[in-house]
Amino acid sequence: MGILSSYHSNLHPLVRKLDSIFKLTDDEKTALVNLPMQVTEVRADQDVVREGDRPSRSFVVLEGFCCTFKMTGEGKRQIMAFYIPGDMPDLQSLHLPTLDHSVGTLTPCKLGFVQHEVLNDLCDHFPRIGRAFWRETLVDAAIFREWLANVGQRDAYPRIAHLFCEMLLRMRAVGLSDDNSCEFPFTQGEIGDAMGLSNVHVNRTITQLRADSLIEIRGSRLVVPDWEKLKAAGDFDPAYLHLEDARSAA
Amino acid sequence: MGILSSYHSNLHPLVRKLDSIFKLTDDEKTALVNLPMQVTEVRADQDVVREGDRPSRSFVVLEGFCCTFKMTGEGKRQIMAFYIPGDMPDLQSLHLPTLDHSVGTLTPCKLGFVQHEVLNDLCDHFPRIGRAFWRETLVDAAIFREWLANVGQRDAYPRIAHLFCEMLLRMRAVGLSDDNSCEFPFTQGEIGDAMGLSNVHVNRTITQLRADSLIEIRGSRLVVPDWEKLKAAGDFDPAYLHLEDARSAA
DNA sequence: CGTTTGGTTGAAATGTGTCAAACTTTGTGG
DNA sequence: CCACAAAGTTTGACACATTTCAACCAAACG
Repeated sequence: MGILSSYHSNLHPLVRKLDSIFKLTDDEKTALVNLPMQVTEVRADQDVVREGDRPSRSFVVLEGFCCTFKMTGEGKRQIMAFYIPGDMPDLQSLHLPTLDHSVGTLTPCKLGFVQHEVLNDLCDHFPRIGRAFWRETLVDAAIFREWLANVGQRDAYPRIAHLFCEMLLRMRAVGLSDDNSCEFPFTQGEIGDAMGLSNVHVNRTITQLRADSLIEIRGSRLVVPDWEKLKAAGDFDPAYLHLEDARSAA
Repeated sequence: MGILSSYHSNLHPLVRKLDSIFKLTDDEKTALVNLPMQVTEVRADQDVVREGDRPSRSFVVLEGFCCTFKMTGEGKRQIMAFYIPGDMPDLQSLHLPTLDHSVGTLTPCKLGFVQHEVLNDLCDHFPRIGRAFWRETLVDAAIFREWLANVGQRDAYPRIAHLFCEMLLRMRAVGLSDDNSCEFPFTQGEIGDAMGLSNVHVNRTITQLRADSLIEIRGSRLVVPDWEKLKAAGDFDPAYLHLEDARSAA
């Protein structure tokens, strides 16, 4: 442990996130903690940025849950990803100026906005942080691939089980889970928009998952009483999250 | 035009690709053309790398068509992306050591393998090339997002129309299309595995698209007699390919 | 407490999958 | 260059996972 106490890395989701990938030096931590960041509170169900925007900054989710989505010409919504504290949903806009999707809040959120030029300077001065940012976008892409396989090939039951598996592991990876439970504040309609299913069928399927004792929903909390059973039901292999790779990479 | 003639950039798909994003300097072109690359011919339907591999090099598609795919526990195949000359299907392995998907050839291919350390040196010495590589992986991710929306929300008819639109534009972007036609060597089974549909239903849908004069298939060539009609049928907005962004970025 | 939002359930409609067979094209070796 | 095999395409009949529509219920909330 360096001169910066664990207090800081607990406080700052970005430090916590990157530190979980490789051991940050004190210089790197200082740079991250002192990053000029405009912190904003946003209500639930608000658009943060929209398809077609050309933002001059990206943001970190400090608290709460966001999603990226697109609307089709038919007016249907596809949620492409759920984002949790420590994630940067539009980091890509650093190199792809025009956004090809919208980002919205699903719960009340605290967001930290950072100017692109500040991020670019950070990448130049701290190449390992630059590579870590690149890596973040690569893990995002890996998750998109897995969702594509999930939506394209799996029936509703394993598809939704798979989502529960992913969310629990990702929450755990940033220290936001109990051993077998985590916050899960999404509505069944939102799950449906993410998984390519109607809210009605999501309901029937979750009812079945509950009846089979694979999950419990307590308020907005997901409880997984038997991880191995849920994992099997969801045909889930966590490799695509690259959590194991994390420490060996850098 | 610099000291290197257009002959070289036509010869080398990687130069052609990056040069289409931003004007390469002569130094950058020289570095790319002289990249130590092991060129290999591979037959159709061969695995190039497999899920779980930890490759020490990435490869460029020089000729032919590849795809990335995953197999589910049920033995179903999801094709996540089609790759055309100039693409680097496993560039991500530079920073995500363990592959979370396989890459296979769909036609006979000529592939150029480059050691990761060589690529890292290239990125260090030519930061613009480094950013261009990052950008490539971001466009890949953007395509995954669009496919997710396509598979998750659109019926078979617009879904397949959308795929035809994408392939024609991507082929055109690297100079591999006639004005309204391009090579399209995929079988209906492969299209089905990519779009989350059975080969039978792909067949019925393509039959319909042909009957509606939206496309023609001549051997392994796709012909699009009326681009606007196909685009409308596929609910297609090319923004996610970031072709317009290309020249303004860099 | 009434209002809103989200969850639950049933019945009917439908897009897509499965199975099976025939047909067509492509590639190949004699 | 033909003949055959292999691979891919096409078509029909039937099954079924999921959607849609509609109503009702439960919980959250100001």
